[in-house]
Amino acid sequence: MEKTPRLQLDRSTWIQTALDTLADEGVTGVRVEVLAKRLHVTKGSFYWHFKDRQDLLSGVLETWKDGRIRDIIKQTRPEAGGEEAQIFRVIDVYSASRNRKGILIELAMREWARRDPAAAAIVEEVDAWRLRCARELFLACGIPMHEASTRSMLLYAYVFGVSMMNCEKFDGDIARMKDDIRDLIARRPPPVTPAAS
Amino acid sequence: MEKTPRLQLDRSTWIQTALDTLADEGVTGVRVEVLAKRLHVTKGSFYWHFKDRQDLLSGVLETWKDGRIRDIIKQTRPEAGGEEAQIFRVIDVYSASRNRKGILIELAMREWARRDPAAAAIVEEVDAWRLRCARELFLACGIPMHEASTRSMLLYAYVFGVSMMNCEKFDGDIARMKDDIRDLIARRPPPVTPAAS
DNA sequence: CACTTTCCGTACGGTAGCGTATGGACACAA
DNA sequence: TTGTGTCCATACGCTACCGTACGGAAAGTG
Repeated sequence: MEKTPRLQLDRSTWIQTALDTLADEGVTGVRVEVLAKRLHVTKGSFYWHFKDRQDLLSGVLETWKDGRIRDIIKQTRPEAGGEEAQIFRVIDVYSASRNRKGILIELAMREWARRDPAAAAIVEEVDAWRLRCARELFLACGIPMHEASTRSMLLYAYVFGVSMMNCEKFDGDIARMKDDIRDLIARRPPPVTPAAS
Repeated sequence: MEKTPRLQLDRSTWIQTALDTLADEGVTGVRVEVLAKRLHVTKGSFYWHFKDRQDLLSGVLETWKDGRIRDIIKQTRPEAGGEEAQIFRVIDVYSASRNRKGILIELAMREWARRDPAAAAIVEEVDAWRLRCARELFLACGIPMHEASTRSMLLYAYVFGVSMMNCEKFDGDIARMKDDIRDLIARRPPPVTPAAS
């Protein structure tokens, strides 16, 4: 568990440990003395680097926000012709097998946001970025504006929703179902959808 | 807040209060002394009706499970010709405006399930019922088996996912987008999607 | 009227967590 | 050597919980 018998701690180390704990236990599990034990130090260290617990939590929010926005921008950076593959990748990033910890943090953030306005504002901001960036991809695929918005929302609602279901234990070929859903969300409808609404 | 200056409490009253608190605060907020204060009694009452906190939580799980299974069965009871309307209704049950508390409990249950195997088992069971019942509706609409399974999963993943996003503050006509998504999930595809994968 | 059962209040010990106060170790500078 | 600043340990008071022990009121029962 202990990564390095570090001799000096800084804010970012505490914040990273807080994020790990957040994934496992939720916000209410992010306790000063618990993190201290995890880092093999005492509270004395914590209250040197942070004013109080809220100060840490604010840092966690900012760190998470910056990382997520950077990620979505990178993932949706224009790559002529590769838009559909990029959409697939955006979906894939939220597959439990690929990014378990990221998903757990995501869910914990939203649980947090339900009870804390500051967290809610951060999550909203991240969601807005993601929806905009995903919409750009759909637009680049030639999908009209309104449908691009709709598909972006369906995309994120789906990936968040499926991360809350223990699908792996249901009957049926889950993998194939997920592939079908992915295609349904990401692919241009083969028949038509002409210009008129 | 106090509904009735009740003179006698029973298990179901405690469980109901626990569910209310669960919606607002999550599992970790379901505390014996907090519920007691909410019911204007002391812990003495609680420990008369329940062995310990875990006993209450087990009761909450069972109560929730029974209610959800009864609901989904009622909502999907065969009504010849009304299948599509029933699917719409299943989606509508999870619209935040109609059933805010139910959604909050749903999210809290899944947060709980992530950290407690007993809760996870209950949620899985409820999900399995819902997926089966929804699939029956799709089948009754004439949709083939595999696609019916896929759409059921997309349906629930979507409603759970969208309940985690504060959509109301994004740009665009959210109501119309939701209607479009609903139609995309629930309606028989007008063209076909005939081509092999 | 006694006697019992049901239901709840009170009081207690124990743990976990927050935030503060204070001192000590260590590096570095003058 | 003697400060001076950085980073952490220790010890403390405080609150919120859990679960237990026990006592007491109120209602039913004979």
